[in-house]
Amino acid sequence: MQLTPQIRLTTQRQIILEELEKVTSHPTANEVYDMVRKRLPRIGLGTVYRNLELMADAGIILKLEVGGTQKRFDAVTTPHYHIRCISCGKVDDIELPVIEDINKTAAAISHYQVLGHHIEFSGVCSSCNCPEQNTLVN
Amino acid sequence: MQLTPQIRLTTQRQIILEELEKVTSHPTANEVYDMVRKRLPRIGLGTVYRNLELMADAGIILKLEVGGTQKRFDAVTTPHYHIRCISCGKVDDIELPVIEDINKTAAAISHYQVLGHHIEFSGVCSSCNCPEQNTLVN
DNA sequence: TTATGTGCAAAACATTTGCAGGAGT
DNA sequence: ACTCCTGCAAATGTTTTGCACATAA
Repeated sequence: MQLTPQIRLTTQRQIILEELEKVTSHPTANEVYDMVRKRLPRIGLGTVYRNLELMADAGIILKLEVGGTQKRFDAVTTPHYHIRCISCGKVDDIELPVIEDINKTAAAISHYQVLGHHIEFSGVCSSCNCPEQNTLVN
Repeated sequence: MQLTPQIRLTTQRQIILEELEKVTSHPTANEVYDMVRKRLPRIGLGTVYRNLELMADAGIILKLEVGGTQKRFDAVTTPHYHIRCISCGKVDDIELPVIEDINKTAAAISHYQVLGHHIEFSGVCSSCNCPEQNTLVN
């Protein structure tokens, strides 16, 4: 018989979470790695991936499966929507009220047990839009 | 001086599009490759990727940046939303009317030039939900 | 003390790309 | 003919994993 595994509070986990809480930029795993490495130079990228995954599973943080090639992470777990810049790839929160009843509507018309939804807007951010500095980022 | 490059109608392109139009399952590039290979055994995976990308850029097909590790493709280009099974990864269309004015609302409250939006529901599909066959797929 | 976690490096995937030969127009 | 396109294979980028050592509880 198997007991529930313990989840230990390690330095690495504390610092990963602290660094993620410092920013609102929805960093990729690699960006979190860079941030954390300034405080823990010997941390491995694998550890960062493992712990971001672990915290996302535990509901402490959010794993964002937005467009683009990399997953992004968010320390804010209250439901909210996102907007992504198709030019530079930046992801921002968008302060649109969450549509409460849409999950029920979806459940009624589909054969799924509906668990949630996410809205991702796409557009061009103000930096990329700016005619002056525009040598077209990315 | 550079002329507009021509886009040629090749056998590969025709068959990729035909195969994609045959299904409603939003296949990944690799799944399209498998489908196409039955008719064109010597086609390369790179060709499939290149042409799916090309057709998506041209607006002939849709590239879906949904959750999961792979991009998916859809021959239906009229706006519609999707639902993804968190157990088996399947992606289905969901027949929810498209919210027309939400882009304007988003533009009003953000600093982005808003170009579009997509809603992705997540849930458990009827196959994965079925108590009988459930040895937990994936 | 011992199960869990880490660093490191290799492996596993998904996707892109360089290039020489092939094919559409 | 002259581009553009393809197949192939190698390269790239992201994420996962195996393993010996380290460490929290």
